[in-house]
Amino acid sequence: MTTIHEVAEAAGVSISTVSYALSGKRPVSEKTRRRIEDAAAALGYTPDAGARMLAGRRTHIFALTEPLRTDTHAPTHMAFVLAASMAARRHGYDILLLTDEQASEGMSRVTSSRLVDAILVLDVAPDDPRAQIARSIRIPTVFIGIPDDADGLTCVDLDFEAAGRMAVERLTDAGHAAITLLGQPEVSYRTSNFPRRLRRGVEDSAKQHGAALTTACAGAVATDPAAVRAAVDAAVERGDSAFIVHAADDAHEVLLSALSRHGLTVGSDVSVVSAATSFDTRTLGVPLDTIPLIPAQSCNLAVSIVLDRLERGEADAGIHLIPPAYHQLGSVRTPS
Amino acid sequence: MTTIHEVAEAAGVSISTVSYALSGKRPVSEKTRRRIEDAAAALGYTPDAGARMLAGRRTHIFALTEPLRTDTHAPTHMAFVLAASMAARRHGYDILLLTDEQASEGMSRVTSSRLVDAILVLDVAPDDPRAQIARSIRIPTVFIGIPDDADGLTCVDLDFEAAGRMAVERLTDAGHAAITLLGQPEVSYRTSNFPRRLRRGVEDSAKQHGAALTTACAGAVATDPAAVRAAVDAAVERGDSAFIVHAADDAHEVLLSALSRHGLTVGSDVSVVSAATSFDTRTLGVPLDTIPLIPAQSCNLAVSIVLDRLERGEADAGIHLIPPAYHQLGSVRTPS
DNA sequence: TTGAAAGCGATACCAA
DNA sequence: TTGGTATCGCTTTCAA
Repeated sequence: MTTIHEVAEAAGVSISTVSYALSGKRPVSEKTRRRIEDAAAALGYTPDAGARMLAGRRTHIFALTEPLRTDTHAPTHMAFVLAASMAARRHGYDILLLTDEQASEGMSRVTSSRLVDAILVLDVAPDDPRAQIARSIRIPTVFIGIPDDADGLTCVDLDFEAAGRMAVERLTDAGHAAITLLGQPEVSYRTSNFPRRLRRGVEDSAKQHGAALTTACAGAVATDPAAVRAAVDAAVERGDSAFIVHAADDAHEVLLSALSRHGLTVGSDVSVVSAATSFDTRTLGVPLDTIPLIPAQSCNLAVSIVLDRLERGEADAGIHLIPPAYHQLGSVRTPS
Repeated sequence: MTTIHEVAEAAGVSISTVSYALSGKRPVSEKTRRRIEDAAAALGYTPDAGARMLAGRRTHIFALTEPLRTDTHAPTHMAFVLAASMAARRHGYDILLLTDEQASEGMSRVTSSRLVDAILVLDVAPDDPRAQIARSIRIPTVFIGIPDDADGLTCVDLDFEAAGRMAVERLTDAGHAAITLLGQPEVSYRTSNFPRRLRRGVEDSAKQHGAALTTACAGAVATDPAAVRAAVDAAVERGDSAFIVHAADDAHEVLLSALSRHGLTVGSDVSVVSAATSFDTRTLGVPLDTIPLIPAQSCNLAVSIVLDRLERGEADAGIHLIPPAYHQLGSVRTPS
């Protein structure tokens, strides 16, 4: 263990100069800084985390709370964890995991023990108990997702409603008048918030554009191929010419194979838009137009809000919606 | 922020007595301990994490490294993260995440900054670069999984080879002489270690028991329904009467539907064993006999090894294999 | 059974 | 531009 004293001695300066040189919080002459940096590198100096936490005002750790419910879509969740971790590391922060029960109890614990500088909240439920805790805590807390009661909270999320509207508009603009929304498994509309927001956007826009809309779920508790096929059969029966998919990747597969079984070609006979997609639709048999859900976007924004708050004291409770983007890959055409 | 001084004052004792009373590291008279505990509770005292890290020898944090490769099976991985987190919390430890690049660089960083007391390694690859780093580090490190070169490392894992043998034995004991192993996607046999170990056990035991064995993969890079169906078709063609499945849950679904399409009933016409399964096969149409992979088992063992090392200084490099268990659910019968 | 006090290794204030 | 040093809140000897 190399300490700051050893670096100071090796560089022939005081420990305070070493601290300032390495943190950059005070101007240090070019040549002494070089000497200090060289000494630190030579000795393999890494500041002691505990000492930094105690002396400074920063622990350089963010908590990340994730309830890990059984109905959580694991791949998407993993992508968010990774994105959050990378966003944090980019600014010198580590991620402390708070899972499960600890998600709530842990938020209080890491706050009062001053273990973390801020909290990021993942996998937000409509009636999320963490909302209440966040309000009672004095360290910056950012929700990646939006609970029903977001009063006084700072939230970041894709604008799912706008994404829903955007999907409908692209389809109606192309001339489609009868659309099926192939949505999440039913349970998600109770345990999560974003599926409802997307559906609301779709419904509003369909009404506004005078399009006939039918909504169907990809299953009761998880993607159920039979449910997807049934939805497709019914849609074909009705003569719907367009689909908006807001579901896991396997639902997309099933949809595409069901359509081809009906002899329908995506991009000519029927149009398909995948909304709030967190995987690459080019891995599917047919590339689908996409309104992507980009974990890195939400996580970067969340981290930068936290840093603003931490470093510039800017308190900005409120909801930050990320405008959706549209990726055109040829799956939407004017119906013949 | 309540400090230990305030608790001491409220209880009318010195801070050292408070420290000892709460940590239990020194006997404290019953009545003073009560007074101290009451005072601490009344004031909502939580020790400062930074101060504890600096003064003590423990940070009460474990690092958990997870590369989060794109071919990682997300649900299983999530289960391991959750299990590790719970095992750690049970002993008062938090989990610090090291993802991706940081998985390697981070191991050194958190060690030299004394941020964590030990490291748990998840998602171990055959040629895992973290093996080398673990050897150069002086804090306890436990691999949950086994790299090719495990020299000098401490590893914990299900005994996949024994699981493979066990699956074969159950089937040959029931009188099956022609078995198909429906394995992981091909890529997993390169990026992971455990699929090979299971396959080896299956092959050895099949040879030993004189059973004809055919191995097939569930897809090239991920579960591919077509690949699974093709494997089933070929197996039926050959007249195989038994299947060992070591694959994701969706591969099981496809297998079952393919079998029923052939008019075969599991548990009478054909036998199926699911090996190293990390989900509940009772959620399938047909409950399958299972040799379960239980994340909590591996993680609890890993944590207890770490604690032994930390608290009793017991250094026990070596591989700890967890013996497999067999759950009988009626999917294996003597062929008619 | 309890207390006093010496660190732990940084940060950041006050001087020079 | 630099240095000295109080301070952070706890753990843990050493004494009593």
